[in-house]
Amino acid sequence: MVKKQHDRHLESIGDFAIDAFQNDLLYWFEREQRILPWRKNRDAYRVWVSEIMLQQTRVDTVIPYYERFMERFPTAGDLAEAELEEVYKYWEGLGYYSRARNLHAAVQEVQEKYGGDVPNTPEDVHALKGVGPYTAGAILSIAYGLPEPAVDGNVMRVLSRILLIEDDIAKPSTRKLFEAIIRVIIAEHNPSFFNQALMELGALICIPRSPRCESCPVAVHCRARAAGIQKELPIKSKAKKGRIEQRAVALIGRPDGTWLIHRRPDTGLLADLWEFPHIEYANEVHMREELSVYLYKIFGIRAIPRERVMEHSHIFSHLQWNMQTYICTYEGEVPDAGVEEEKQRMKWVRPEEMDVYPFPVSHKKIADGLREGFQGSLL
DNA sequence: GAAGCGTGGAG
DNA sequence: TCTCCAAGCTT
Repeated sequence: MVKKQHDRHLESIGDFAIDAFQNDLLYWFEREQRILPWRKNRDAYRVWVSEIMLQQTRVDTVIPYYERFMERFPTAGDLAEAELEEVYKYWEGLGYYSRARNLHAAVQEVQEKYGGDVPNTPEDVHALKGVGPYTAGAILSIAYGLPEPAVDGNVMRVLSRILLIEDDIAKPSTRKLFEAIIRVIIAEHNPSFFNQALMELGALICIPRSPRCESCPVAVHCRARAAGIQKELPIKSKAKKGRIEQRAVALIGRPDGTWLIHRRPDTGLLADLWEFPHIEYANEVHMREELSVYLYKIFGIRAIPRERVMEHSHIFSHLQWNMQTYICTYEGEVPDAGVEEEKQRMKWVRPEEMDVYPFPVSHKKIADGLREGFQGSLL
């Protein structure tokens, strides 16, 4: 059934001027492409790193991260030899941290299995951790010049308009339709520029709201433009709203000036990153008591939340944390109790030494507050 | 197929 | 303030 729908679209390409479209698009890209750090050369490792960083992340955000990352890890070998902890540190603030873990593991696989050379077949590239259909196509086309589709959000938006396709681009199956289309219309003599040009067009001209059709090099080929419905495309169903959690954060300081931080589990949200101990609570009335119980059960520390020093909220893509941060006091020595596995994940650190540990943004702000004594803070 | 997974910018 | 999002992948 899906195959049938794909065929319907592919037939409608019949009267599409593929050659002229390719020429207009490539000519524009050659003139107008932005100068970006990952376009200095076609080194497959450099392309790879850029594509991972650019997943769901804006170009302007990525640039400084990419520069720092490539300076520290210039080759796949350099990255493979590094500690994961340091890789996370270079990823700090960029989000989707599993990208860093997967990239690190995948580079090590490239070292062992391919002698340090990024593989150049669809099967081998796609098999690398963190490399999905889009990234595989991007590496193969941009680094190796192979005619593979690299369908991202830009490409789906641009093609939805140019070919007037009304399939829901939020559905996974729709990406496959666009891959099939790309295989038909891709410029075989320059797949690298063709794929990049479609994305560049989506980023600069064929933008989500108010597309700049006056400046579009392929407006003459655009069916949505001809029908006057370019602003209605692409069709994209809405994501459901995320939940809100109330969270209480504990700052526990020892007389030697160190504070307790805790490493998150190695799966799930913010995996492997460091943070201050915190809990989700349901009732404000029992919040401090619940935090105390948690601190004793997990870390074996009899601590009591005293002064609230910070209140802030953090919004994830699918979740929101409303956070209240408390300075805690505790009785006597830190006892040798608590959960053994968790104790391996705790550390006592001075505020000025915390920047060696990768923190998520929400807790980085608390660490900053600690360093500055919460002066002029958010309370 | 749907849900989980971050963050900062733009309109 | 709020919604949508930006060169997606994994489970």
